[in-house]
Formats: sequence, structure tokens, C-alpha cells
Amino acid sequence: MENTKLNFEPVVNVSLAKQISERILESITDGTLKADDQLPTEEVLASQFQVSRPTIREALKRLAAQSLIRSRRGPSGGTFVNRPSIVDASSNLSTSTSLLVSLGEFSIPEILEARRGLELLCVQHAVERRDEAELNMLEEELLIQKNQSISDTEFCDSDVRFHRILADATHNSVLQFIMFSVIEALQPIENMVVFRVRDRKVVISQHQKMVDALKQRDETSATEAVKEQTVYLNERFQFAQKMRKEKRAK
Amino acid sequence: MENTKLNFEPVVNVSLAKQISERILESITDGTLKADDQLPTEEVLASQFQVSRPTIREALKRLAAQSLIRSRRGPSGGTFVNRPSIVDASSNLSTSTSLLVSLGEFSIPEILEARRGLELLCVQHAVERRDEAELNMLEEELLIQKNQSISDTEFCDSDVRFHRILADATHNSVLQFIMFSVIEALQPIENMVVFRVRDRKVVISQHQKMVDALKQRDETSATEAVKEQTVYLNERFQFAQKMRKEKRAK
DNA sequence: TTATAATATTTGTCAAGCAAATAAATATAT
DNA sequence: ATATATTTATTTGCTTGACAAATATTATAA
Repeated sequence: MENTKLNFEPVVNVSLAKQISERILESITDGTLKADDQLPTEEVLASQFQVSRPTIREALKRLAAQSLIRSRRGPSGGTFVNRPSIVDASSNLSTSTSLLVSLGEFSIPEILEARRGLELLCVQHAVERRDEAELNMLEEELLIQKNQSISDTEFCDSDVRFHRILADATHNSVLQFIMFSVIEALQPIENMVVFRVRDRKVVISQHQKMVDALKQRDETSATEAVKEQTVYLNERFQFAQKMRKEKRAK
Repeated sequence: MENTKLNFEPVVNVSLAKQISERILESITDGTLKADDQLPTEEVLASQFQVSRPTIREALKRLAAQSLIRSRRGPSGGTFVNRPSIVDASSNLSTSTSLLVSLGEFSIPEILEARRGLELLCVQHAVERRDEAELNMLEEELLIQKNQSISDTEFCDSDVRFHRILADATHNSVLQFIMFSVIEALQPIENMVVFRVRDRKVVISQHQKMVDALKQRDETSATEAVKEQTVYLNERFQFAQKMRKEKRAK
């Protein structure tokens, strides 16, 4: 028979630092701690939580790793709550996505499929909302890409920027947030696998078609260009894979 | 005139802990450290990096915060590299997305627009790839939702699960990854703003339509259902906002 | 042979203090 | 009187040394 009187709370087997970081995180999410608010000094926190300073520091480092807080030394220094920027969150997302990619949790076809869908989504909105500044920036990148003397790395960097501008042109920060991370995390392997074999000119012509379509607010044409590029990348990827297989067979 | 001889490297002004965590992260991303590999003990790391143990611990905590490593005490204990799971990465993403949401970096219309696009993308693939198990799970959730005696919280939880199954049915782990986080992070505010006013029956009928469409692999109907739901949620949101405004005017 | 106890190893935590950065207050020189 | 340099106080950054707690291995005893 169960003893209903003995309804103990589970004994915490979580490190103090983790508990503390979670408590502070809670204060941030529930609004008790707002952006740019100052936390008590480490010493005060230590006495409040009844732990030592190193333990407090470990807890703070956990939060700093997520760029939720920042610290500065000196008087009027201390630890402050960060205004969480989309850029910071994106870069965090990128690193974890990159890791998932590099450890093979995502397959290349899956990635290409996802990118295709997301990018189609982006251009649909971008066609409606793009402004002159974005068009100019896209043209600028195109100019860089057309310059045949640039290195592969420079070309890839410009490619990433191009697609980021495309995401910006949606004027939807949620889509921007997702696309920033996805592009940055997924582009490297795309390039590694696909890029060496593909012809820059084809990619440039597809980019040109996108820019033209955006200029004329022609959704059909923009969509077509994205699809063309995905198909092309897919082909190149298949080809690269076949090459590798043959090389291994030798 | 510049002295080209004096081409100093910039003096590092980054904390030791951060530098160390970055070095270890590098080892993980470049494959030197593989999943489940054991790191040297804290003491060894301390002597390798020529710093104290607390500093090493701060560095490790940064990595632990991103669930990149885990630690266990005792002999044959130590610190190990985590196999990065999509679930872990998703939950990390969710927390940072939630934060961006709660601090108003994303507006509700933006969120709804993004969700609409992403969900349309999902059902397009789900229609083709869904299997019997997923259909059954969706039906199960529908049954729960139809039960009028459940609480609002239970209904919302089921709603989240429903949309997660929808993402699973794409059989694309990249899309799953993105949708898991987006759904989890964005649903709460959707519910907060939208749910109290909306009629469960409408939502259920939309869900039913999605399931039916998936069953018959009818993309048009599935797409329609998603659009219907988005439009409905948008209306409810507008209404809720209007209500609040009038209340404030009183 | 099996159960129990001792032991060694490794992370978790603490204590106390010095180092370094930095803003504010103070002193000094012009 | 103003500008500049110096001191000082405060706060994080980091170190040393130590003990506690968990836990696998080994040794011991029934």
C-alpha cells in the first residue's frame, strides 16, 4: 500500500549552477528582469542563493553562452540582461544547425528540399515587399559575382549575402531569423559538395533572373528561378556523389 | 608613417573561459572530438590550457548550456561529447525564439504569416509522405480535442502535438527541426491572444479537414484547410486586439 | 561464489584572496 | 578656473588549495 503521507518532492540531483541559471532565466522570460537591467553583483547573488561565487559564475557563464547576459568589470560594471537580438539568436541557431549537419543528422537531399521550400516562401513575400535599397544591394552582389577574378571563397560569401538580402526583402523578421540561420548553416556543405563542379555562370544567371523578377514584381518568374537553382544544385550534387563513388570503385 | 615591423596581433580581450570553450567547440565541429568521446579530466585540461580548474569549469559550463557536452562523476566518469540531438537543438531554439517573442522582437502578424507559409510547406510534403502511423496519431489527437470536458491547456497541448505530427509527416528532418521550434515557441502567444475567443469547433473542423486531405493525399484540400485556419486565427487576433483597444478606451 | 566493504577517481562545491579593468573622486599643474 | 593626472573604490576575472559526493573497481569476508 502506498503511504500518501510520504509524498516527497523528488530530491534535486541537478547541479546548483544549473538550478541557479534556470531561476535567473525564468526571471528574464517572465519579465521580472528586463533588457539592460542589472543583476546583483556576484557576491550578492552568492549570498542570496547561499552558494559560493564560483558556483554563481558557472551559472552566469551558462547564460552568457546563450548571450542572454553580458558582464563588465569596474564600478558601474556588473552583469546586465542583454536585449536578445535576432542576430545573436540566429548565430546560436547556426552553430547548432551546423553541428547537426556536420554530424550527419541531416542529409543533403533533405537540406536542399527544405531550402527550396523556404526560399520559395521568401521570394513570394519578397516580390511584394522588396524596396529599392534591397534591389541595389542584390545588384551589387551580382556585380561581385560576375567578377571572374574573385576566389571561390569570395564567391560563396557573396552567395550567402545574396540569399540573406533575399530573406531581408520579405520584411518578415521571423522568416529572416529562420533563413539567416538556415542559409548560413547549410550553405557551407552545399558549397563543399556542390560548388566546385558547378559553373558560376549558371548560378549568376539564376540570381540575375531572381533580381529581374523582384524588380518587376513577377512572382512566377521569381519562383521559377528559385526552382531552377534548386534543380541545378540537386543535379550537381548527384553528379558529385556519382564521381566520388566511381573514384572509390577504382 | 606606419611601421610595418610592428604588426602586432590584437591583444586578446576575451575571457579565458570563452577562449577555451571556443577551442573545444572547434574540436567538436572539425571532427577531432566525435560524439561520446571523452574529454580529458578537468585537472588535465587545466594543466593543458595553463589555467585553473574553476576557469576550465566555466568554459565547460558554456558548452553544457548548449548541451554539447555532459559530465558524470566518479571513476569512468568525466566529460563527454554529446551526440547533438535534433530535440535538444530544437528546445534550445525554442527558448531563444520564445524570448524574442516575449520581448516583442516579432509581431503577431509576422508570426502568423511565417507559420502559414511554413505549415503550407509542411502539408505539401506531408500529403505525399505521411504513413498510417501518423494518420492514426493525428486521429487520436482529434479525438482528444473533440472531448469537450478537457481544459483549455489540454486542448492547446493537443493542438501543439497535432501540428508537430504534421511536421513529422513531412519526413524531412530539417523541416521538422524548424517547425518543432517555431510551433513550440509561437503557439503560446497565439493561444494567449487568440484562443480564449475562438471556438474549438472551428479549429477541430479545420484539423479534421487536414487529416481527411492527408488521408486522401489531396494537396489542394490540405492547403485550403491550412489557409482557412490561418485566416481564422488572423481574424480572431484582430478581434482580440480590437477588444483590448475598446477596453482601454473605456 | 556472493555479498559487503574499502579505495581510487572524477566532478561538484567552497573559501579566501589577488589581479585587472574601469568609473568616479581627488589632487595637481597650468 | 580649467584641464590633466592620480588615486581610490568597486566589480568581474582568475588562482590556489581543499573537501564533499558520486561511482566504478578492487579487495575482503562469509
